[in-house]
Amino acid sequence: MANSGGGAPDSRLERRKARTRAALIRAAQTFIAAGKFNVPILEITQTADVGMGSFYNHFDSKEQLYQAAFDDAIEAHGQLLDALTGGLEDPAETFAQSFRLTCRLFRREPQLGRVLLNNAPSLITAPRGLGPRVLRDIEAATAAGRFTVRDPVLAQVMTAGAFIGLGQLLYDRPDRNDADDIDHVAEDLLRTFGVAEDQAREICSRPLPDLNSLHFPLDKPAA
Amino acid sequence: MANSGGGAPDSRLERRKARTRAALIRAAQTFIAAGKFNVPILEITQTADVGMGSFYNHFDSKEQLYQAAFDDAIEAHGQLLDALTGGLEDPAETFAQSFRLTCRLFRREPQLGRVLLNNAPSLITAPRGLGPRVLRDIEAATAAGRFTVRDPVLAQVMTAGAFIGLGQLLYDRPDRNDADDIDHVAEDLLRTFGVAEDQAREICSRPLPDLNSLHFPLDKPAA
DNA sequence: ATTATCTATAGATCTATAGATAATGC
DNA sequence: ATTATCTATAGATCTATAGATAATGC
Repeated sequence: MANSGGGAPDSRLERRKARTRAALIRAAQTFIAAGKFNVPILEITQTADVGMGSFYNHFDSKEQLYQAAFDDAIEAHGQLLDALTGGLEDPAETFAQSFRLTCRLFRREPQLGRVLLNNAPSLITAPRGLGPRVLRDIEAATAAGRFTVRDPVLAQVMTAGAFIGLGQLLYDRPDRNDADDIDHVAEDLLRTFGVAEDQAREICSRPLPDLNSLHFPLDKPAA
Repeated sequence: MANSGGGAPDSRLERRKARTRAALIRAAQTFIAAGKFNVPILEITQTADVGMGSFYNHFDSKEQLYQAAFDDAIEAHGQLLDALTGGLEDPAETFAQSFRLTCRLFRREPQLGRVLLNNAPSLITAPRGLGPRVLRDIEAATAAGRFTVRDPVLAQVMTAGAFIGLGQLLYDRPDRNDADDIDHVAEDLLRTFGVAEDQAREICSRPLPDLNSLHFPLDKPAA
């Protein structure tokens, strides 16, 4: 029962096992991102470069693997958000910053973005990932008097919806300037939540931290 | 080559054929709504109460049937919108009315709503259905000076996102009051698009036409 | 010695069609 | 006579496992 927590695997055997599992999840995410939901298990294991039988060492069914792959994507997304929302003082800016940075992932990490989009419904009300953090930020901004929203849950749902709509738009229209679109929508959201127009514009034109310094779990695994 | 248009079938034979096709599409929509995408064809035909072989008289593959089922849902939705946006003078009200009525479909026509949600990504930028109509309304309201939006496409995407987010919320939390939530979000959208706060509130509290008088193609087929 | 992986395959499941039956048209 | 549907099934495909092999631990 060694290493039951979430820490780094402690033995070489466990690291090997974790690598196989990660390869399967990564392969599944490739298919989810491509919208392929009923790929034969054999094809998945071949994509993962793993023997057919290994699949059943880790998952009981394809559905279980797909669920794990989605959870992993959500978790990666959550880690991204955590890395982003650093020591900002104004909760309105925290909200805007998170949104602006998160949406930039559609073009920078297309696979992760597509996995999220292809599970759009569960993304909105899932108890993990995007939703709870957004809600927390909105409530903090409301408590601080920066936002005036009637119902934080509705604000959260509008934010998630804007995220999904924007992601879809950026994939369908590669010609669009993602930074411009994202910052405009972020500004609209701030205004909707009660921030004055000029302030909203200023907040959403502030420089963002360098995205290259971030570690994206999905597309850049430990070498 | 009789009856190649979209009109009513002219012979009894064609009506029978159309009925079989409709039964298959309806069955497929039931499964899509339930999130079941890899159901055996046999199970679909059994649900449709139709012989296995009949399937291939109408569709070459399950994917083709599912696509047709989604197109049908989108078309039903479009007809609904057309029936709703009658002779309103203020384009801002047309927009609000369409949104408020359309969102009410999540609780009134759950199956149709879920089919749309389970195809959320393609719903946003699809060249048919929700998107183009919303865009048209937004552009009309902008031209009339009722809306002041920088980019109608972004406004359309935010509207679609709000629609999807709201739908998901209403399904996940049956305890929420759908009318209140919908009207609040509609009001927020109007404000976002440049309508004054008090006016937005007034527009979104106006009475709506009776939904019972509408014909919903999906759930109430010709008896 | 133990644990995970791999290869190969039996058995289950699904697809697509052939041939028979029923409904409609003339 | 024609057209659509139905029943039954051959052949293809997929799943899940058994048994063999390779890697790690001690």
